[in-house]
Amino acid sequence: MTEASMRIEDAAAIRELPLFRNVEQGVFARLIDAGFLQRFPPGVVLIQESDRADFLHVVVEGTAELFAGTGGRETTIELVRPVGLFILAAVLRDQVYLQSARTLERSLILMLPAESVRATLEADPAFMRAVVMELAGDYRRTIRDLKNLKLRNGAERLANWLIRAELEQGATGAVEIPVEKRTLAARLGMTPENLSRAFATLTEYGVRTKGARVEFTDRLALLAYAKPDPLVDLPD
Amino acid sequence: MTEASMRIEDAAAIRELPLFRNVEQGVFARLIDAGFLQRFPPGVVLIQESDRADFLHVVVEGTAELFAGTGGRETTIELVRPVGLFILAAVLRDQVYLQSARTLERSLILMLPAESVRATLEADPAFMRAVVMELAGDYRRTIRDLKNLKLRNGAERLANWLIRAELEQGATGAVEIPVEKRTLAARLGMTPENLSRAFATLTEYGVRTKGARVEFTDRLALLAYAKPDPLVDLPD
DNA sequence: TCTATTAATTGACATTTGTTAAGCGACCGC
DNA sequence: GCGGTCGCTTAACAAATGTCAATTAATAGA
Repeated sequence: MTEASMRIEDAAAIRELPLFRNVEQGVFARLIDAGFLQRFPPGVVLIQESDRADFLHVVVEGTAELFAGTGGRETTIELVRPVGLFILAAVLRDQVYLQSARTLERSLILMLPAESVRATLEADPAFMRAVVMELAGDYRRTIRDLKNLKLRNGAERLANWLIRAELEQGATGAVEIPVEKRTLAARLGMTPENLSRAFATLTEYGVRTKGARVEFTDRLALLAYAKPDPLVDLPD
Repeated sequence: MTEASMRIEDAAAIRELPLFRNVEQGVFARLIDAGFLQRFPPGVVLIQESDRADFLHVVVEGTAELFAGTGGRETTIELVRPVGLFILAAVLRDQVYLQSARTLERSLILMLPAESVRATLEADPAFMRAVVMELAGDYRRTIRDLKNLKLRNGAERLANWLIRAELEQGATGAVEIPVEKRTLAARLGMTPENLSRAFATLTEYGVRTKGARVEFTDRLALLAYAKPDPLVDLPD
């Protein structure tokens, strides 16, 4: 590894990713060694759609936003936080990225050369198996997202996002929105103005907002409105 | 193989799928031999979302519609025609389907038991490699679809669908819509009424419809309106 | 602390999309 | 050939979403 040394905890966290957990130690060391660990300030574009995929990126600290545009419009596809990676599919197929990525805050990113990743695929069947599972999971998450988008209106998408976030944050009856609201709006497929309106709609179901903090005063009412569906909202 | 014997051409077509092309002959024969080849009338539900994935399905003849619903609404995710398969990701992860599938016409379907597919994965590295590429491609197609949906309105999606279909059908200046219009509407993320309106909008750009047949009288105008983007509209 | 900047909200309005209902036309079975 | 069914289209209306502008709130710097 060049550019910077990794903290022990970071190295361990990467090693424990499903993608790398069962990779043979020597193979893993070689892959990591080919990589760069780099710190970026907020707002830096890490990859650009239409560029040939050159690195598999691992978010070690911070947040990366995957976004894409066409015809002058732009939207957010996904938010990647530690420890997560992007974009495996483009790297493996040696094709162009379909999404761009930027840092939303000061972030530490591990960059693994595409060629090394593909070499690792051939070097270790355990890695290939893990890649299969990872890609299948990526596909399924995207299908869920597509269903969410095609089958629900904005307020319903927000309600289900809140329910999921509250669970992930410890089921305390409150949610801290971890990004700017306009980013959340784009992630949910709407404009910032529309997100505000969606929050207003959810007031009726016990949703109270104070800045980035959202509280539930009537979970049952919110659940009844959101109608969460395990085939759309739950992780695998 | 049980249930029915396969025509030579069908067997060859399956063998030539990217997924199977490089699989060792014996391994391939064993996999196919574990499968069932079955003919279904139109409108038969082949798989149901939330069911455990039991088979990898290969469309040998006919058309399968992948669809999904939640909260009483329903939409079409994808149309699968010969020779194509569904749904590899669920089979490999041994999880529930996120999509249902039905035949749209009389169809010939090869059903490969999930367990056999997973066994083949372990038996032949060439198959595992092909699976990686297939899944990465599936993911990328879905991301394209998501971008299409989030970044364009209905008429734009229709225009780009028409341009793509015309190319695939031989660039004759005309397109034959291969499914019912309501199915196309659901595939494009709109209602049938909205699809009619979208066709009306495209009249201005030289699009003429007679039933399922669509003609372009002003390709440049249509292209200028649709603004096709290789990162959304082209296959990999 | 104050100020400048940016994000978020709100309201008015336009556009897009969905809904309901009616009518038209093609196809199928009798 | 006839009647019925079903898919498609059209119209009127309603709801959802986007756009633009103005205001308020939050944030970062000086």
